[in-house]
Amino acid sequence: MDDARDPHRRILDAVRAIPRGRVASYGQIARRAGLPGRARLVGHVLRQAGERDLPWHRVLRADGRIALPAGSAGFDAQQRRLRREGVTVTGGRVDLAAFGPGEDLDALLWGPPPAARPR
DNA sequence: TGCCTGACAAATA
DNA sequence: GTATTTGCCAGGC
Repeated sequence: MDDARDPHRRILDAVRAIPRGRVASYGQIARRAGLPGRARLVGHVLRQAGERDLPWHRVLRADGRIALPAGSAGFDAQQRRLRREGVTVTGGRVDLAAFGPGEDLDALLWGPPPAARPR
């Protein structure tokens, strides 16, 4: 069933929905995936998903910092990818005020929540 | 089968 | 501004 779309897949879909040059937090992804509060799930899913066509580098923590340990290969890769997309990364941190979706802008960019969508 | 850890978030001190 | 605590769920041992 459509609803049977594992949360796993929903999360991946939500991550893919992130426009280039823009970033989102785990909580934001989880909420958009229909799993409010399940931010940790997003982390596990991303790690298991690998990369494929998944812009995992656009997923940051709620405070705008990269979740990966500074100095790590993933950290460097994410930081490099973000900069390449035009996202300013300073000290492993991204200014959500500039690249993070505003509340109103969020609705415009991300559209209505999947719950309100007849899918 | 049960406990611990984890690419987290939010609240509190 | 950082440090600590609690809640959530899945995966690993």
